[in-house]
Amino acid sequence: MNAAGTSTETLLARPQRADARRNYEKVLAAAREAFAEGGESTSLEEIARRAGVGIGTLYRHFPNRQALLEAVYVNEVEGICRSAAEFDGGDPWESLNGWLERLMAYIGTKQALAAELQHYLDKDAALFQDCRASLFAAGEPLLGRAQDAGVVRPDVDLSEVMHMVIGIAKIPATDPSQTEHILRIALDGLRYRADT
Amino acid sequence: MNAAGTSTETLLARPQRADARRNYEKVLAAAREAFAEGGESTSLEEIARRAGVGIGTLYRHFPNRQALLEAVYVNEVEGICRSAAEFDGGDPWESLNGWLERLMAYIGTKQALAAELQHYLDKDAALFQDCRASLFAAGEPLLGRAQDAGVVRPDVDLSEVMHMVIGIAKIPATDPSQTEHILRIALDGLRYRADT
DNA sequence: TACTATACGGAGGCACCCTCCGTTTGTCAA
DNA sequence: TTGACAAACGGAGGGTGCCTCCGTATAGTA
Repeated sequence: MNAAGTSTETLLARPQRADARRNYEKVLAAAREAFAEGGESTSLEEIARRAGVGIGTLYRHFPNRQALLEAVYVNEVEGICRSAAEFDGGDPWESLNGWLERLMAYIGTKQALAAELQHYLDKDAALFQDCRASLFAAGEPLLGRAQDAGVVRPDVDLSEVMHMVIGIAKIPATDPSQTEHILRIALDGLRYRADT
Repeated sequence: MNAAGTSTETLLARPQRADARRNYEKVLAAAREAFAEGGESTSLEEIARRAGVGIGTLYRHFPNRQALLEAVYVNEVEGICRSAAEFDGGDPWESLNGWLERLMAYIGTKQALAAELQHYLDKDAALFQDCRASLFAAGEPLLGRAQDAGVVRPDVDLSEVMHMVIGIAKIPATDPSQTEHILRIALDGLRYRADT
């Protein structure tokens, strides 16, 4: 997540003292684990308990629930960005499609991550900017290549594409194959067509 | 919305005594007003206060927050269904498009309504079934006509189309014109195309 | 009017978010 | 190694919100 030049370390500046740094990591790990298992609604008290720290300690490191969620999901976003590299060769349409499908599958089960991402795309806090920059650095080449090849309509930008995909990913999935079908339909709308 | 499992009339049956019926309406009106003004997060205590009833009274009529939200939004859904009638003539593609655009504009500012709708589309509680049936009765002719005319791909159903549109409507709108552009792209994916 | 089923209302239980502040501990200079 | 202190800890408790319980009030009826 260092597309903007400033390192993540600066933005997330760790606490100084050794025990503080240790506790920071423990809380983050417990949160990641708890959100994965029990859903994003796990209480902060529960997370503090899992981490073996007091609730006060949790709150010194993460001033509120939102901050903790964001810290957890910065990693996830990094994963999404990295996965773009796997699609940098081959057919432009298939590459873009592949990444977006991966993106959706990745998000699918994590409603909270999806909600965060939607905010990243517009909000302007420093951490958001950084995530946004990374996502764009990852996705823009794929989209640009597809547009240059003339297989994707030229009047869309990555922000729109990602909003669309994330919006679909957030559909409460009773049947994952249906959600995937909806994505295919929407992505079909991206294709360049000479007529009309 | 209990599992008593009887008819819809029973489920929507108003309280018997005059004061009860009066209070039911007062709470519903206060809730509608409060959700419209202050966002869907208004507390139930606040709504009871506005309605001039005790919190206990509110809870007898609406067993939980969700039930109150749903009761408020049944009206809104009816409005959406009615608007389908305006599009029953003319070009099939434009008709479907028009209704879906109307649907999205209608939902746009009401995130809570959108969330409810997404559930209506799948859940199977009696009231949901009812809303779902109304929405389908309204939208299915429009979609069917467009498919029969060969302008919409035959492998989509109304459930998918509505999930897609609502998913896009839920995108946090920093710029409404962008959201509308995204909708146009996605709807473009619905068009029938002979090639590939 | 008197009686009863129905409905009212708000105190209070519970869970959660977050703050405050007395206590503990890592760090570093002497 | 030790002493001093800034830094960090931790949990009691304040505030709020959802919802329940039950004593009180009242509409409807004979």
